[in-house]
Amino acid sequence: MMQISVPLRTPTWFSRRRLLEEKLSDLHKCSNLEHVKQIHAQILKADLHQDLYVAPKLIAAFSLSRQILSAVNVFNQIPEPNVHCYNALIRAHAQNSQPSHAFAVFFEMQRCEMCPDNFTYPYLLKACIGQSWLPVIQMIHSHIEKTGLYSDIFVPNALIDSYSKCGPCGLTAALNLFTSMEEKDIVTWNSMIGGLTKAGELEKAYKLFDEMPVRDMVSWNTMLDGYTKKGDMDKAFKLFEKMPERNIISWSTMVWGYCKAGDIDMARIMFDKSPAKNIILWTTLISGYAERGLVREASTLYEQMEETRLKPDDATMISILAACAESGIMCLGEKIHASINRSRYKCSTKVSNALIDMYAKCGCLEAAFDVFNGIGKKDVVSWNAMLQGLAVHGHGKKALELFSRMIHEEFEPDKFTLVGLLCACSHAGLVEEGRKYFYSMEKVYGIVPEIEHYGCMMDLLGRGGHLKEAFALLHSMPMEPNAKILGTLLGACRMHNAADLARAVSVHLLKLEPSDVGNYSLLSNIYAQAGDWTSVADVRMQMKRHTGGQKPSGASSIELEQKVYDFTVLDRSHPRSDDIYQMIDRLAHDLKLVGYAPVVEE
DNA sequence: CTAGGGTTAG
Repeated sequence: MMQISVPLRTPTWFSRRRLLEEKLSDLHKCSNLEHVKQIHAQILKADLHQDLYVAPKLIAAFSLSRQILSAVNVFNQIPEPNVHCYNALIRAHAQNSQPSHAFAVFFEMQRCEMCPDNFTYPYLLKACIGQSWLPVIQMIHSHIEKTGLYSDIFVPNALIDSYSKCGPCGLTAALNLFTSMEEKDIVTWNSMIGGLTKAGELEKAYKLFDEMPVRDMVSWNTMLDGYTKKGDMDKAFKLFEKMPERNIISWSTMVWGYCKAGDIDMARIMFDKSPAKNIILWTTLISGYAERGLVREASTLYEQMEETRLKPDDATMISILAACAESGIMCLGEKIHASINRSRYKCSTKVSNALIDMYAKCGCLEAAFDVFNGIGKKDVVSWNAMLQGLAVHGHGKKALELFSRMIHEEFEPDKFTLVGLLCACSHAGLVEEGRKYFYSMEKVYGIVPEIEHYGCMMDLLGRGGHLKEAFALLHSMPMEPNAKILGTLLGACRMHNAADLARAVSVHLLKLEPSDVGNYSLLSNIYAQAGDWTSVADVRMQMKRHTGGQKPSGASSIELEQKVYDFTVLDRSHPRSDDIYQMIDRLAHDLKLVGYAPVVEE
């Protein structure tokens, strides 16, 4: 007789399990950590943690409540995990944005000759999303073709989803697969439309949307999101009006779209009209107000949100803090910091990082440092945010010290670290150090210089007056220079009165960024300094032609009595604009009297 | 399969 080894299932085992049955049925959907911990304790007591029905659910529950280590622990204690256990762990890593761990589990599975099923591949594909791992997706695709798991529509649908979010080549592959599929369900259509809208292919997306046999909420919301992400709020609104029904996602999408399009009043109307409000909807509008520097509105709304029973999560804090950092409204940032401290939940590293960035961008480096020093578990972003904060405020030496500390504490620098470091050198005039870091970064830290690093070098060399070297570097770059690089160089030309070099740069720059007022203004100042008034007049004309009606870019702002005031080049929109310019002229006059020589007179 | 999310050079 053949010997089969199965776990001993005695009557006691069944009764123990039945006792927990009810609690176990939805365990894998539970994200409440306290609840999960409680059930975990009961499972341990009943000695069911190695059971092949219970363990995968437990892994899923730990993953949902963001306890990935506990999930891994559960898995490691299973003597002979089956495919469900492996799938649960792969899914857990995918959900916790650890794609490489997900694949490590998959390879372990192959090593044990465990056969993947129609759940394994979709979970793996999920892990690929956002990673630009086209070859990996192709590898999975060929695995699937070999195993014949195509028949389950779940599998090709997952392929379409991950392919279509993986660049132009991926999108083509997704479209090919989509066309070749004989049977499609609504998820197939929705995934394809989602991929097209994410790639900005709105016309193609709408064509499919129009063709599809049945549409559900997801189809409508996907199209809506596509238009709002493109900034086409007219089309979005028309679609929104045509929707047979709307849910909270539809309303949030509209609020977000109007916020980004700068139509904060419409955003507010949508918010007020939305029949239900969740934390995402609140977060979106508060961030929208904060981004535009509307301190009072943002603060009031934040207080109102605190009065609801809705619990702000990490995304809420991060989103609003980032908006505060962008517009420089520290008072709201501080308010959020205070309510984080008041709540008994400990601040996650991501939120702390957002706090550091907010304080640093608002110019309060002490507060940024306090948060930085108080973080329990720093990550590379914490260091980068602090480093960048020190760098942009001219504390070059302190930034370099912080970098040494970072290396000493065995953190691995990434490309952002190097940007911060080079930026620190440039702002502190440490040309030699900057050169050293730039030319050794690949060898020492394994980071290949990208366009941002070249940008830092343009600034470093340009400021230091090494214009020739900067131009040589520009021509030796392995990538096409962008507007930011050329703008940096133009700024350096201005600093060192290099009108001829400026002329050469501007040809390309004005082609890349024809509607940016700052570039024209910079260029006209350079020509004015050189006394080339013909060129000045020419630049002015070009500017009028290309920027008419466009919003000027680049602004500074100050916060005064709950309102943020923006200052932009050549802006005359303020009602007391004449007074303001008169005051500037008077200040310039007074400065000249005490010996300050402005670079440019007009 | 659909909504908010931390660090990037002028």
